[in-house]
Amino acid sequence: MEIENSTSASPRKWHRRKQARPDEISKAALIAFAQKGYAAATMADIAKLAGITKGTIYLYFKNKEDLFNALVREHIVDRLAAHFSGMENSEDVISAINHCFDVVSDMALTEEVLVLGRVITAEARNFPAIAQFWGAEVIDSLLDLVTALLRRGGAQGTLGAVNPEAAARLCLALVLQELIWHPSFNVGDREHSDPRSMMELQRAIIIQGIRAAQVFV
Amino acid sequence: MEIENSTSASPRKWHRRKQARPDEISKAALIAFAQKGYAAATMADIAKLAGITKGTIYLYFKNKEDLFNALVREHIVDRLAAHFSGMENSEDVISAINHCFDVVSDMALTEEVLVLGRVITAEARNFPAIAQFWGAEVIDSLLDLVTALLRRGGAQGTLGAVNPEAAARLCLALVLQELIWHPSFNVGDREHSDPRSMMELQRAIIIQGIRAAQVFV
Amino acid sequence: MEIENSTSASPRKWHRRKQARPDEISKAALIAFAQKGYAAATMADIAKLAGITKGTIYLYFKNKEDLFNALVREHIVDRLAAHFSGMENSEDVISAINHCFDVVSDMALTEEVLVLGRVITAEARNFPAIAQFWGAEVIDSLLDLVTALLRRGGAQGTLGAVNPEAAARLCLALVLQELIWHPSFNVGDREHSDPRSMMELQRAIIIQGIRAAQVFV
Amino acid sequence: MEIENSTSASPRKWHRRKQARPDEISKAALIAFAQKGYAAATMADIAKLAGITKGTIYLYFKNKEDLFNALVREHIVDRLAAHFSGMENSEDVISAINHCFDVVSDMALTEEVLVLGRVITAEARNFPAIAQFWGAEVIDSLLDLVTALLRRGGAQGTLGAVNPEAAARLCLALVLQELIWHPSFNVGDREHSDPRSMMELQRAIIIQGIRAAQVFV
DNA sequence: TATGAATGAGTCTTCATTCAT
DNA sequence: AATGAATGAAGACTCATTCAT
Repeated sequence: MEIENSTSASPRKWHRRKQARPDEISKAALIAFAQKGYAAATMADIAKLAGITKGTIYLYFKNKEDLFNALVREHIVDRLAAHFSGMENSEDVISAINHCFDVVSDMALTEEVLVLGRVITAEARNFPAIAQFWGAEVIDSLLDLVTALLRRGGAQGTLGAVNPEAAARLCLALVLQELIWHPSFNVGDREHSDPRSMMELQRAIIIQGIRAAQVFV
Repeated sequence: MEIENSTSASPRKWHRRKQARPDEISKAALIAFAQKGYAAATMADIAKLAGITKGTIYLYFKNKEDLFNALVREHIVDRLAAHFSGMENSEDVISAINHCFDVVSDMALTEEVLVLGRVITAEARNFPAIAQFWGAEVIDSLLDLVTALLRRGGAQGTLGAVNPEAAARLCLALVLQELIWHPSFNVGDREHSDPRSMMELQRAIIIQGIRAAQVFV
Repeated sequence: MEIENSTSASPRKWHRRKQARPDEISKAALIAFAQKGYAAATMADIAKLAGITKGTIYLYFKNKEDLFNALVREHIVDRLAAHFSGMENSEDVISAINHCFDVVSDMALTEEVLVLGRVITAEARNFPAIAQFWGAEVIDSLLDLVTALLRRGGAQGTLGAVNPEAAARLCLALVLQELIWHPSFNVGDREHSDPRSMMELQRAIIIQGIRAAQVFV
Repeated sequence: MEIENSTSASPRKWHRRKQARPDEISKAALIAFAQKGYAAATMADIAKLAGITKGTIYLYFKNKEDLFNALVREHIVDRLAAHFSGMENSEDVISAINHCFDVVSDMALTEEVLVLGRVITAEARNFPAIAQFWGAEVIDSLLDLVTALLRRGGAQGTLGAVNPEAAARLCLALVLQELIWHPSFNVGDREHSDPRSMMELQRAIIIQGIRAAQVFV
């Protein structure tokens, strides 16, 4: 979380490392976007953080947007895809939902996802392609998955008769708050003791609420 | 310089302008920030929306940041202060919490608050003063209020023994999702039927969950 | 022909002159393009020559290409359009052609036309829109006009039976040489005594040649 | 580093490379300059066309300008020198002039010369040395040659009494149009049927005109 | 009070050139 | 001899801000 300027002791003007560069750059970009947002982070900021010059970035990424997209793909799309497969057919609804929570909160508590989510949330309107992708691939697919599970649970009688869509979005909201609260506004003394355990407490409340629900669709 | 408004004969009607001008500007600014975010919205955009020229904005606001600050003050700070007073001492915890929800969701479903919240969330780091304010005055004060209520409810036995902080944050999360989801990502068929009724469904789940809670601090 | 830097004694940071600016800028642009060509002339060059800053140019012209197009329109298209009207129907072919020569050589000996022609000739490939415009509006329309006259002259027997297209292009070539030779390469002692009288001598040769022609279509 | 060419068994065949490399590069450069002009053609373009990397170019040419100079030297300077020798003393003026036309139009219709001529014409000001050379060695020497021939023809009575300089430049203009018109602006239906035959038609007109000339110096 | 012409620092991006390997 | 990663100095264009009017 500390910005580590890797130029510090560069003995040579440059150093051959085709392999490492793109990673260094995307790491730097993530930090820069986290600190300033997409629009306000400059290529110069990113380069400085990566310990290189602006021009070098363009050897590996077509432009700023491409660099941002690469981050989204690397940290979100690919990871999400890896985790969810065939889960919506699971019969044990409660444990499937719990698994869902586990996976998503593992991801959402990742610094990378938090940062990207925050940036996208705020600046998506300026980058329709990214917004579209995030909306469809991330939000909708999660929502669909959880909604399907809740509906099945309701049908089975395992869960109360909640409106599945409302409940699904409540689950996601639980994750999203992290995105908003995580490291931005703990300027005062409020510092969330432990995000993970807090999430678990909240999850319990929701599951409890769903189980006991008298709320009809 | 203005041709007199033909609807009425009130003499020197345009003196009203002096007061109206800053309001027109901040209305325009809100729209511009909503459409493009803070960084991407230009003073020219704002001026155009307000039907004036760039220079005029600087007669009423020191600079872009000042203009944004004014919006935050007008739409969030002042309104919040008006609504919550002496509420944390209320004895009827459940209805106090419900009132809380009502007030906050009234606010959060306001276009103005949504916009500002979103922008702050994303670009707060570029405006430490605003971030500080938003964190302390908005987030923390709400959190403190709800936490206090929940704690009293737990002590009274009116509510289950939830961790009051976790539950409080869950309540806020419910509101925050609105901020994030409102009009950005409805790309697919997901289009929140009715934000307010959805919120009520969710609120019911949470209250249910809290009531039934066996989750100990 | 001397580059006159109009900033010399600017007593104020800037000066209101909406009317004069665009002209000053296009004058400066013409000089810059003449000195360096389209690609190599920078907006900073142009601004400096105009005694203003880069940003100001963009108040009057959308971008570099727009600025160049404006020059072409102003100095070539509009002028050409003004001169030729109904000429291709003239019965006195010889004098029509002579008039043609007069008009075109008046224009072609203008510093502005020479510069623009030269730049377009060389860099048109990189700016297809400009090339298209110049090709169709300037070259083709002249060629068509002269060809028509020559054809009629041949039919009348007033002129020899030359291939009208070849001859038309020869006439234009006469003009084009000016474009290439005018002030670029007189680095040595060759300095065309007087372009206009030289052109007249050449025109006489061509007309002579056409009159006496045995060359059949 | 090269896999041996399978067509022959000649040992160490690639030693040929040492000589071939610069030629490959200049061929590539010519294509690149032809397509984009001097300024817009990049070293990367050239390298790609040559099938090598940018760095390699600098083993053979000091820089971009040097590479361009080499092209001019190779295609224009050397060839010109080879063709014209002792011709200005020829007694049969008409056929000498015709020979002149042949040689020059052979050269001018060469893709290489067209390209270089066009580039020089446009961007000469950025390369004073080249402009100087082109002006003195190419233009002036041709002009001098033709002028001398025409003057002698006039003195002999073989040709009419034209102004020899004007006529000489008219001859060159005929060639120059090719340089300008060749592949840039054939936008409409104008597409020079056959440049060579067109040139011959035009040449006939000029010679006709010179022969019949009553135009006195 | 309002204008709008002008500024100039700053942004993304390109590209000739260098140089360790 | 050849590579190709890296540089850094531009270049076109934008925009918050100023200020004479």
